[in-house]
Amino acid sequence: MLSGKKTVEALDRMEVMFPDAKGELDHESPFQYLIAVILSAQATDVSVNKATPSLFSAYPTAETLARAPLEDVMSRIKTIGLYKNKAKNIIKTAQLLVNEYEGKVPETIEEMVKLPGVGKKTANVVAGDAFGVPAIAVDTHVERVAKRLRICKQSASVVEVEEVLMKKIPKERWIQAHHTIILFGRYHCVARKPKCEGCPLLDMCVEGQRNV
DNA sequence: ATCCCGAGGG
DNA sequence: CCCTCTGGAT
Repeated sequence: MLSGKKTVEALDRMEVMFPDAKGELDHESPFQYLIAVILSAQATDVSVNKATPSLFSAYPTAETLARAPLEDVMSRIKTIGLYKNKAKNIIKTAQLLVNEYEGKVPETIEEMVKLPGVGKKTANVVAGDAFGVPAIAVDTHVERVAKRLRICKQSASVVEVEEVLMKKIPKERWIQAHHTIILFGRYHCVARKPKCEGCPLLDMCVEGQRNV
């Protein structure tokens, strides 16, 4: 297993490759960011950014989305995938925000997880980016990279991956580390044909040395 | 463990 | 054609 020190070293090298990693979902408010992150489940950010201009021009706030017809919302996000569940969830979430939180996004992970369509990963992302709450959201990229680098066990659940990363990475780096690892996974350590040849992390990666 | 579910890449 | 994409609810 990769030690805490080595994990930080790996993170340092990723940051050299992706110096200003940040979220790539288009939005103009915490509310819109929350909706965009909900929509991004099992979808690329590119496909989400393609649909949200239409969605947010019609329904820019929680108050407007709370009153939106289901069919219309579905048609605007249909290209994203999983659109039936997502349409229902974002309308219900908007209604809950209006009824329980004065139309604003709650700032704690515990409150956000109560919203339909919002799990731990989504809550962590929004809390970190919108409100600066330290968190490491474990998505498909973070899980894949952590396991390839042997930062955690291959059998680790997403919750266990999160726990290990929080233990091995200093808290003040959690939010940035999340984005850095995402981009490293999305553009370099990709799922299908990872660019192991010439990878700056090759010397500390069992999986990579196996591939070269 | 299974389902949801369209678009893009290889 | 098959795999993957910033998962969540049942």
